[in-house]
Amino acid sequence: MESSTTYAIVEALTKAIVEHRLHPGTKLAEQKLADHFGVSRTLVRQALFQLSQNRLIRLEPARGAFVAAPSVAEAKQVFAVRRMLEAEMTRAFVRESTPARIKALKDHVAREQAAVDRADVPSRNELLGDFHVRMAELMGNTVLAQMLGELISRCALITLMYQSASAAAHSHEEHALIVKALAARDEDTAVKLMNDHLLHVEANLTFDRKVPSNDISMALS
Amino acid sequence: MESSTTYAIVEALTKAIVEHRLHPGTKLAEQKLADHFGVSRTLVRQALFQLSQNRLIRLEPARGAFVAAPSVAEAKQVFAVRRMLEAEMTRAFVRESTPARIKALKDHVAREQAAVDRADVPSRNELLGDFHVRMAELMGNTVLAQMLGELISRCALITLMYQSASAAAHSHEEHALIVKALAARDEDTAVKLMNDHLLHVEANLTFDRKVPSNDISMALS
DNA sequence: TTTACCAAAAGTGTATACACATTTCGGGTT
DNA sequence: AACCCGAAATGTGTATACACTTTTGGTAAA
Repeated sequence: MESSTTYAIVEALTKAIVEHRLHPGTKLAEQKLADHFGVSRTLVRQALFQLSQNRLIRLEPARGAFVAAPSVAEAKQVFAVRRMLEAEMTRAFVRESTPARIKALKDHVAREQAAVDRADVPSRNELLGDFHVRMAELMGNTVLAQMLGELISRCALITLMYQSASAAAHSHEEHALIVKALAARDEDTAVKLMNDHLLHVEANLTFDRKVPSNDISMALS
Repeated sequence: MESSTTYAIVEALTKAIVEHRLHPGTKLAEQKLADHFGVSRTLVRQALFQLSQNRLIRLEPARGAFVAAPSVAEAKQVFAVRRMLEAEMTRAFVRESTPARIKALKDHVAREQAAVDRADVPSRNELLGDFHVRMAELMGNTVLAQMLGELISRCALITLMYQSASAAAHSHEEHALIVKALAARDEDTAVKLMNDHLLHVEANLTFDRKVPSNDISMALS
């Protein structure tokens, strides 16, 4: 079974949603997507089902698929779970820390810096999210990495909806501080910094909605 | 979109797998499942896709679906994530503890006791897993509850594969102790007990494989 | 002008059809 | 008897068909 075709569609749509090219509430009509990807509705439907499991889209019976618009309550829950997971992940990271892992994180933060320097917003956002997944991957825990990946995708949507003007501006600096604590094997500081970091990101969200609207073929092009 | 039909199939198969009526490695042929549920392959395929995302089944290209057989490495990763998540969940539970929540957990443990007393193994196993999900639900965090639910389903599979003879015998007693610490609002003890509990469950697994084999219509009946 | 309503259009939900890959099994060879 | 090969059977992967629901758009009544 399986079809890498379906997977490709899931990836393309996920990317479009996470990169904010598809806005919350946008309708995802099956036939239009099928035409766009050059496949039948069958495969598009399978992809939409998967995306609905990741909570990136919402399926309404007989009405179709829409890009999800996470509620404030859901946003807070997602952040709460992230704090739980990532606090302990950070602790474990320190305990199983190796020079190679530290270096990998430092390299990542350097790439963030580069994206910030050249004001490359899309790259910067992607790298800022990937930092957390990267930690999980470095620990060799695929299960963790995948769960975190999904949570962070959802956060991208949430960020889009509730991000205030200059929010997440110093996420990069906080990452750098976290890595510094990790390198020093300072467990408590690292955990605290990570926790604070996530609280900052959450605190920077302004919990009153914005408007959606969009054209899908434009966004996917 | 959506179809509660597909959902029903997912639930039925999940239940069968978690309750150990379908063994790891068992082939899940689409047409047979379709006949069993009285629907077309279309809906069965959608269900199988969902299950593969939960890692309860494995999809092999052009070969079909099989009940998953988690590797030792995967099992350890799942437990590692559970410890991360549940340690912090326990901490949060104490901090946001209310009499109603404590009572709900006490009631749950009482039901476990009842199942243990009457030697009702299937009920006991279900209740032992639900204890952890129940905690998440009581905290009102749906996101957490759902992630934990998935992790625990995977654990049911793992348990089936690697459970040693009388393992998980005192899970119930450990639950009781955890609740006691929660009721006393003793954060550190509760967290430690939860962590130890999960370590015990994991330690009781004997990491050398057993054999699969099964007939699907028998298990679903 | 607004509202109510109905027919046409568009879209979803499920089943079926068909191409292609894999497995099964029997016959022939060594 | 064991092994290899090929045809039939079985099963998956994708597309299409069709019933039914929702949405749209326009006409008539208030």
